[in-house]
Amino acid sequence: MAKKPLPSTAYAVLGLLMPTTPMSGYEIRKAAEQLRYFYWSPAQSQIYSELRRLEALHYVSSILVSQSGKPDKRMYKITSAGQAAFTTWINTAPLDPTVVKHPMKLRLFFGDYADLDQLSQQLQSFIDTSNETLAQLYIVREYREMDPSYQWPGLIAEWSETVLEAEVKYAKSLLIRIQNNDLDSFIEE
Amino acid sequence: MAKKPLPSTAYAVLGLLMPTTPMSGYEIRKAAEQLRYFYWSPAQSQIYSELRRLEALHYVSSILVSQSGKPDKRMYKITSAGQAAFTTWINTAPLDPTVVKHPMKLRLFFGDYADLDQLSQQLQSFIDTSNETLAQLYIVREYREMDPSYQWPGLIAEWSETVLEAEVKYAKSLLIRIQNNDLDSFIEE
DNA sequence: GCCAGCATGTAAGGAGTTACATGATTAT
DNA sequence: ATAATCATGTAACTCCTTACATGCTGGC
Repeated sequence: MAKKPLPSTAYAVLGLLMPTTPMSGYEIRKAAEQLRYFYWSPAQSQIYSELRRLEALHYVSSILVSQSGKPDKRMYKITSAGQAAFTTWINTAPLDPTVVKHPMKLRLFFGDYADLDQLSQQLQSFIDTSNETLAQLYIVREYREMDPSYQWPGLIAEWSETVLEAEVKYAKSLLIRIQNNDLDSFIEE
Repeated sequence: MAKKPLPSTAYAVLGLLMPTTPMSGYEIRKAAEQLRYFYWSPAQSQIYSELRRLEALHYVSSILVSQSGKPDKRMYKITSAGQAAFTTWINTAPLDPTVVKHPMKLRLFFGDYADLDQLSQQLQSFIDTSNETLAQLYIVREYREMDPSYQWPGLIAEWSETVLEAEVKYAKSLLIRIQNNDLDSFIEE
């Protein structure tokens, strides 16, 4: 019986520990936040439970560090079994399909039943938050230009930027079409 | 106490019933598959449980239809309370953030620990499946050119196409860069 | 003869979230 | 003062998936 594979989230956490520097759950949680641009960010409680599972599998080991005043801190470190497991995963695990949960598109899909003014407002706020995300991605990419260990993260930031820009561009043109009540203009092109 | 909002999935199912034509769980399930391009496709068992919840809320009603030989069939129909709830949702519910689970980007993020040949192969298969998805989207969009009730679905297909094309374009250029071992070329541009 | 499609439903469990609880330190 | 950051952990719950169970019809 082939043991069932761990969810990608477990490997994402394991991957963050690959540099072998011991990290606390709290630090890992913060590091995991940058995953949100392309792989959502797990909740704090899930980070802790993934760490416990990883430890049960001997992929990570932990030690308690006493701190004056503060509660004890548990520092996690990847084991050599963990490094091996991560390498096997990244090289050989089958690629799961990309999943997108795009609430704006879901609403537009049912646009027939919506108020066009409301839809316009929602599209506008979608564009605004996308632009904010873009601004954050620019920062990641600039980081990379200085720190060579940021090669790959910088690369995926660049990729996400390119795609998000296309997203915003389309959303803007759609917004104009909705406001002009001219939804089928693209047929005529 | 404000009753907590239903998950978007419930509204997605409700929305599919908005045309007031009664549908069986099976038909709804098939219809829900087209949501996968921008909102993943719920499992069959979840469709059925959402329908039961929607019925408990009186947003849909159902009748049993006997069929010779085959097991009974339950036909669902949206109620006026359901139509009102859907309209309120689409017009006023706050827009949840877009979530992307992109396994290819997750792997590239940890590219330092991967074999470049394996990564290339994975990128190639990512490009292949993306192209297959594109082909399916073209079909949806062509559908729309004939059926005016397909306006909005056609529009989001067009949007998804535009974005996926940008995705594939970037992936292809990245693949070439990886194969040439030339990852930081974009700095020099 | 077998598989795909039609058609529904349950059981078990995994994945993931929110909310709560605790408490020190540092910055505003 | 009070909010944010550091720091961990649990309980309760929802969402969602996989797997199983059943059985007919029509095509290859």
